[in-house]
Amino acid sequence: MNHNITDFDHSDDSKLEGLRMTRQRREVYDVLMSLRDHPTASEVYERAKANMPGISLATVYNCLEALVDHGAVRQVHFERESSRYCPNLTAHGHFQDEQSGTVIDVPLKKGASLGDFLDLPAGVQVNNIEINLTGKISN
Amino acid sequence: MNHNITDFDHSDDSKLEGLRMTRQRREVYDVLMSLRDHPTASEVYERAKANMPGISLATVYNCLEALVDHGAVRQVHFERESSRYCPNLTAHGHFQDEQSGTVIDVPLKKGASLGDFLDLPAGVQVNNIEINLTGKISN
DNA sequence: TTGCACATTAGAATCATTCTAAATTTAGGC
DNA sequence: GCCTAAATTTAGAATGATTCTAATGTGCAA
Ligand SMILES: [Mn+2]
Ligand SMILES: [Mn+2]
Ligand SMILES: [Zn+2]
Ligand SMILES: [Zn+2]
Repeated sequence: MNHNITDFDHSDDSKLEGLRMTRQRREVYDVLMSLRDHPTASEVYERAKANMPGISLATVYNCLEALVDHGAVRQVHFERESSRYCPNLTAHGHFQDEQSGTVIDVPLKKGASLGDFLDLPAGVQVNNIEINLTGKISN
Repeated sequence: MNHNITDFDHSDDSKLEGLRMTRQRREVYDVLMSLRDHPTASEVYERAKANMPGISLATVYNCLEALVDHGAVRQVHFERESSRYCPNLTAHGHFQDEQSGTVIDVPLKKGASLGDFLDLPAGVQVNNIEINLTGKISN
């Protein structure tokens, strides 16, 4: 089959089931899936306009919110910078390079779970996790 | 000696050495140390005014920035809410209750370190970490 | 004590995001 | 296919946390 990471099936829409599909939501989701570099809403807007010139920034915000609330996409927050959007639903954190602002995924080690490194108080139900690192890249 | 957590020495200023001390910075730092509930800048402002009526919100922002840049205090960010401020310099994450907005410290398990649960790419130098959880508290 | 680099202040500016209200579109039932 | 109700899209205004500006005040090293 010769699979590799670039073979990712962009048309696997299982995560969109139950979400009313509109041309705009499809376009916003496709933008996120095709270049997975954690764009801001404005960057998504710029990319979406290439295929759909009439789309508005307000709609991009609305679509992103719908996708996030549906669980198809995750928001990433560094300090109080613009929110960024990530379609990777596996357990992972993020690293932002201080020079360039670039954000990359940092996978959770296989088998690692929250309780292994955090002393969670009894009786808490965790619904969302953000693990965000910032720093420099050597080279 | 009969020590417990409430005996914390609020006058240990070792973390402030090298920072030019002003009445306002002292007051802002004291506000954070005396009630460690992760207040926002506006909440710090309200509390600081009790002891120092003339202090301005701009100054509170300036003092908080100076303390953060000096490493005496940490910023905590949930989504795009107002930044919150934490004087606990031990390794820990934060949990925010979705109902009340309350933020509590979540200690890192003793001996746990980043590399134990994250697959960090080679050559990254991590300067800052935020581990932020949101959810509900049972009872 | 003095000088001056740095800090404080009020108010304006910024800007990512949310809100508003009117026009349009979706999806289901016929 | 057509109709309807509910949801979505849109342009533009509003919001609000934070940063900036420029005038005034102060910590502190010499
Ligand atoms: Mn939401
Ligand atoms: Mn800073
Ligand atoms: Zn990601
Ligand atoms: Zn804390």
